[in-house]
Amino acid sequence: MNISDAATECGLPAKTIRYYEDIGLVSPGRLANGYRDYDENDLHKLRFLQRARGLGFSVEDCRVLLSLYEDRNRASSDVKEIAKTHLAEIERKIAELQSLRDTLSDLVQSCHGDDRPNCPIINDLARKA
Amino acid sequence: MNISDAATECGLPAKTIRYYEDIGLVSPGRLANGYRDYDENDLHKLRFLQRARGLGFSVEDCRVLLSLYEDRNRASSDVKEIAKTHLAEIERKIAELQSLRDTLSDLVQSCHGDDRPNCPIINDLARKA
DNA sequence: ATAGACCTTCCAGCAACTGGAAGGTCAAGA
DNA sequence: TCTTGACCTTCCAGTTGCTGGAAGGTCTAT
Repeated sequence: MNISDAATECGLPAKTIRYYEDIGLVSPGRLANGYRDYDENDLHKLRFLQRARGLGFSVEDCRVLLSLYEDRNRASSDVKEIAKTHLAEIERKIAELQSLRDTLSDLVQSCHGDDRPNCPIINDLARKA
Repeated sequence: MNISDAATECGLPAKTIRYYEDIGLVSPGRLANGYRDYDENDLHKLRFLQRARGLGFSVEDCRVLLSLYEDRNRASSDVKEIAKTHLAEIERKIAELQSLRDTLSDLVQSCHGDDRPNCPIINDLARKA
């Protein structure tokens, strides 16, 4: 299967699939004319990557997860550990964004938003730390 | 005031302050020896940037906000518009992360995390889309 | 034969810094 | 006076995860 069909199959752009090959994630065979040729195993891995990236795992996490995916002797605790770390990071980001949102929301509400210069948002940004 | 003192004052690394000068945000005077020399106005702007970046505004947003900060004839509606757009983006990100968190949290909880290979997380990642 | 749709590689750029190298400057102490 | 160490300067490269584009080869259909 050529790259554009593989792209359609796994839901990743062809560019991204080539990139994943560059960094050693999924290396398909090649036809005599030099075209990439994806088999079912390659497609499985690409779909795996698509899903894992969609869940926000870093590419390096994906590399490890992919190797665990292929390791029939894996310990599920290794997988869980990665997922837990990622989950904690997501929760940290959520908390950070919520805090930003609260502050910003207050500022936005306090600003008249008219054609006059007085602006609590600017005032806040300009305040001394 | 030299760059490391300015860095201490505004809470930004010296590297970042130089970067902000590179991209035309805050350009201090120079001493005879070529050293940067920050005055109060420069420090105000650096603090403004520190705070605005801390609230998650992009550097390009900061550029506009900084020009509004310096514009005594600004309309507060211009500021509010930028802040509202940013707020909406933050809310979008929060929702996205919360959705990821929910999915990941379910997966993590469903995984035994022992030394056996069976793993609902891997299974989910490997599932057909 | 030629058009159009594929495919290939390689290079550059995005955001917002950050690290490091190579070298100049300055203040304090022996 | 010399030297040490802590500053400062510029410039280049790397980070993350792609994405766009150029230049050129290949394939299929008309």
